[in-house]
Amino acid sequence: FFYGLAMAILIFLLKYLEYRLLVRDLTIEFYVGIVAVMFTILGVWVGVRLTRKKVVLVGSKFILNENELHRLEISKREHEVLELMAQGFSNQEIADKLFLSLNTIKTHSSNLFLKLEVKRRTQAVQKGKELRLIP
Amino acid sequence: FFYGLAMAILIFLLKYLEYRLLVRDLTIEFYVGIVAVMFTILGVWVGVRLTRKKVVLVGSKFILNENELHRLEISKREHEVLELMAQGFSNQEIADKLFLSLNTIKTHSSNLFLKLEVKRRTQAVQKGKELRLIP
DNA sequence: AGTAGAATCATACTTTCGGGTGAAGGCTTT
DNA sequence: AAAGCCTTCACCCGAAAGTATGATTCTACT
Repeated sequence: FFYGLAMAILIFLLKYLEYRLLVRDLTIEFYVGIVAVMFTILGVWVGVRLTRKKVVLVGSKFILNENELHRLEISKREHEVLELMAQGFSNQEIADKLFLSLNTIKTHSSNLFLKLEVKRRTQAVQKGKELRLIP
Repeated sequence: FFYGLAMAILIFLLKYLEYRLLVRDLTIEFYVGIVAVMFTILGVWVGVRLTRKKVVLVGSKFILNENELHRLEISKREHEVLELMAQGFSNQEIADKLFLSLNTIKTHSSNLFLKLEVKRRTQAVQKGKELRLIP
């Protein structure tokens, strides 16, 4: 779409310059210089583009992996609890934050551990990050 | 050093081509084409180079922050325990791995929590990562 | 209307964590 | 030799975490 348009403009420019060259409006040196600059810019753009995917990962805003979330059948609440866990909160603190009973949090976390196939909250946090369920 | 050499070769090539052009060995189209290709390559190289620092951070090998380690007065053993903690091991498992008693691990982790100013292992792991004490 | 799943909470029990204290051996520094 | 730090370990105790089981309520879907 967009690339096609850009390409068209580029080619048009080149042809236009070629015409001016033939009509002797332009010196060869100037023509070649412009071509060099244009293609250098093109090259830079391509080069940046080539490595951009990796760069995006650096400034990384977190992208939730909903597939895994569904595959493991993790519910909203469980996910929420996992997030707070990852922030280092105790079950009691999580209960307070979510206005729930401590027992409820225990239930949620137990289910979470089953689904994530882990034994401890530290492992849950680890696995959660690996699977991109949490930032 | 190296760049200078590369630049010299490039300029020589250009001048050589220009000469062949003047001697009518080469058509204009061919000359311009080669220039375009060369500068595209140059551009790609520059583009990749521009973003390379960030890219290196992606394949990021972990660099331990020894300053913080010293500033917080964290000992080797404590650091070692922190690493295993971050991998989700229980105190008992850490004890087994290091051929130490459970009590020893408890002592180390307690001291660690004091030095890191945290209350729980999850927070210790968090802070450890923030301060780049662990990968 | 009925079923399934989720979310909620409870009780009871076990295991793990974490704090506090003390102490012994080893190593370095003064 | 003494002082200081690290490492190791022990015992005790309370708190937090985790397991198991069961019950209730709410919602969504058929």
